[in-house]
Amino acid sequence: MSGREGTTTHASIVDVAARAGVSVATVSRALRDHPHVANATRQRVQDAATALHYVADANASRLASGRSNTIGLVAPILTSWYTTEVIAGVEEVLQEAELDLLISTRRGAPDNHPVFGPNSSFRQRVDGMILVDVFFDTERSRDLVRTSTPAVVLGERLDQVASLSIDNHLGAEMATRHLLDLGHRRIGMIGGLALPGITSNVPESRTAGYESALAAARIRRDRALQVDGHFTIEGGRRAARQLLLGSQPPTAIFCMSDEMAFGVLQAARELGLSVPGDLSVIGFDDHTAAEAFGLSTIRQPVKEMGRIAARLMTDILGGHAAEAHHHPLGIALIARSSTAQLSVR
Amino acid sequence: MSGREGTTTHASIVDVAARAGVSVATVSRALRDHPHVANATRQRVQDAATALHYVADANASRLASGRSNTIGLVAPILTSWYTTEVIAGVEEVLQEAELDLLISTRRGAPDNHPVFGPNSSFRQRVDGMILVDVFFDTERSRDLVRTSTPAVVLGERLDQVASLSIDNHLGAEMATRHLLDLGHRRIGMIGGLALPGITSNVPESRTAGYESALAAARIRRDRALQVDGHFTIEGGRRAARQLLLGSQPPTAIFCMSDEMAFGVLQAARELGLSVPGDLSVIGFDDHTAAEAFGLSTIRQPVKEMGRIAARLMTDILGGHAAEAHHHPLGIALIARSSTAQLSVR
DNA sequence: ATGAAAGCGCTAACAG
DNA sequence: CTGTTAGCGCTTTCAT
Repeated sequence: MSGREGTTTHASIVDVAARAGVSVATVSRALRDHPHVANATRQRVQDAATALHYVADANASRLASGRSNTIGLVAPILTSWYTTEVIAGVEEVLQEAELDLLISTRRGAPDNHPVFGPNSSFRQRVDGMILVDVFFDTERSRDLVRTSTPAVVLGERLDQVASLSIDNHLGAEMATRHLLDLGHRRIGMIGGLALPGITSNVPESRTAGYESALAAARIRRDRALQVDGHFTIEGGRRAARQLLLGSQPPTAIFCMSDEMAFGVLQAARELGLSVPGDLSVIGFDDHTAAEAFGLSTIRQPVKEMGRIAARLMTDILGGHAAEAHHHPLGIALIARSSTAQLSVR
Repeated sequence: MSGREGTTTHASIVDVAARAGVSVATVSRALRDHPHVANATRQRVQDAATALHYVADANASRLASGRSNTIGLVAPILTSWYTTEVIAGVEEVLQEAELDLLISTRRGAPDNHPVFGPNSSFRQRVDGMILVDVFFDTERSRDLVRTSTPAVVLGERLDQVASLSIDNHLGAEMATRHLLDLGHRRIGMIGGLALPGITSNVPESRTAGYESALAAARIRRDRALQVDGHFTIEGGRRAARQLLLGSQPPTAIFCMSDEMAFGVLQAARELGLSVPGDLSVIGFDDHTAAEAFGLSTIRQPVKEMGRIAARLMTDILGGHAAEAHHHPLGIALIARSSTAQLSVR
């Protein structure tokens, strides 16, 4: 047998109707606070529902009404601090709006992406979707607009769709300039271009920002100084070792995420280098633990970004502002103890 | 207007049936690999479905079949490293099993918990649920068994339900004993008993383990040495300050999570104390960043726990082993550079 | 092997 | 203000 015995049959709308002595239509209306229901009736229905522990079946409602009261979120990685924080922000406002959250990670190739395709099982289950760091070329973003499912895009600037993002180019530039201002000339960069199956414009923009700061300081780009850290601590550690054990090691490193910077800190310790004495390190995010470890970084309001994205979503769903605008968010350089003036030896 | 125009009508099962020249019943069967469908027919149906980008509507299927192919996960906090890691493990196997994941955080009081109540909107949407660190008294766990929805409990030992957990008592004992072995006698503990609205037996078991190690060493318990750190970095920092600025500061601190230990490390730095010179610190989890910062800790296989929980779930759903067993998991003491012999001054 | 038809539990016109 | 009546899109007997 199937391991699922003891099925308790749940009360359905007919049971409530019977108990309250009204029709199912009235039950449906009363429970969803429709106007045109007598207070006495509403009360009677609610009592009956409570007594029966009745809760409308979400699937049936969805089928009948076309609304699922759940919004979907798609992100490339679920375990990064960044994604987690975004989700927390989203959850916060969705909870208040009584909406459920269905989370999906991007599986496989961009082509069978849950978001695309005129019909995807993911899409048909949600009233709207929040796309975190999912890359869009213009063609795809057009698809997105054509789609019937409202979307808000986080982490990318799109003008035909509601979107919000920070200026990644600027952030990387600020970080790099900070290092330059401290006298560093040989500055490494640890990025994350090769996450398998994932494309995002974040690494590209940040690389461009880093390079543009160097160019402004008339420093020639050195490809050997740019290493992939896969956006993980361990990846950052490995990348740092590669950089620091090279023939001309950098005196400072810019990391595209604080997690990678943590790995750099570890590598430095392992190699007996002091930070910031021998090596300056700056990250990106302002991870919850960054302060604890004195990591200089570019702060972005990650949780707040989640909140805003969710609010944009509820607004769209509520028929307010179908604003397909881009919402820019501010960032700030937070200088802590991991970066310091280049020591002349 | 409502912000949702351009609704593209999706192909439905009738469209596919029409295009393939068969009945909807046949389409349904063919697409779900039922036996008793001629190969030629199946092929024709599949081609039609592909051409139309057809995907069965999940809500309609659920309504008709009673199965949703999604499993729910409930956890008190979504943003802790621990929860994130569990989710990653769960996702990994669910993805392979083609099951969706619906995540819910525990809202409000235990009474209107998504998991309980004979009927909850959460429960009716999932085929099974994985409960992470949700506290159960015997009465509630009986409710859980009575329920028609299969459940697996992670983080607690329950014998009537499939469950898996580490031995929290032992872990805390190991950590404390490690500190005792290093000569420490005044050992602080930073726990997390007061998370609002959340109960879990984890803090209790770990407190008991800590106390039992002290008792074995004939050290009297000192309530002033036990402070709440809310399982966050900042909470750990505050708790540490309270402990270290007190009249008789400890020489070592056991934290119930690595994140709180990170906060302790920060506090120590701020107060000019060296670790492990002036203060030994040990955490719990083996957080991804623990190694990077040389934090001694009790390692538990968090992601693996997620995987196992999910596998247990798929097994139950598949009718294999409705094993209401408890699955114990191993832990290990990882001594790094944050703990050292008590220095006699 | 395939089709016809009866729902799954609810919502949404449309009457009254 | 409330009841009647169609479906929503799919699965599943029961026939054939």
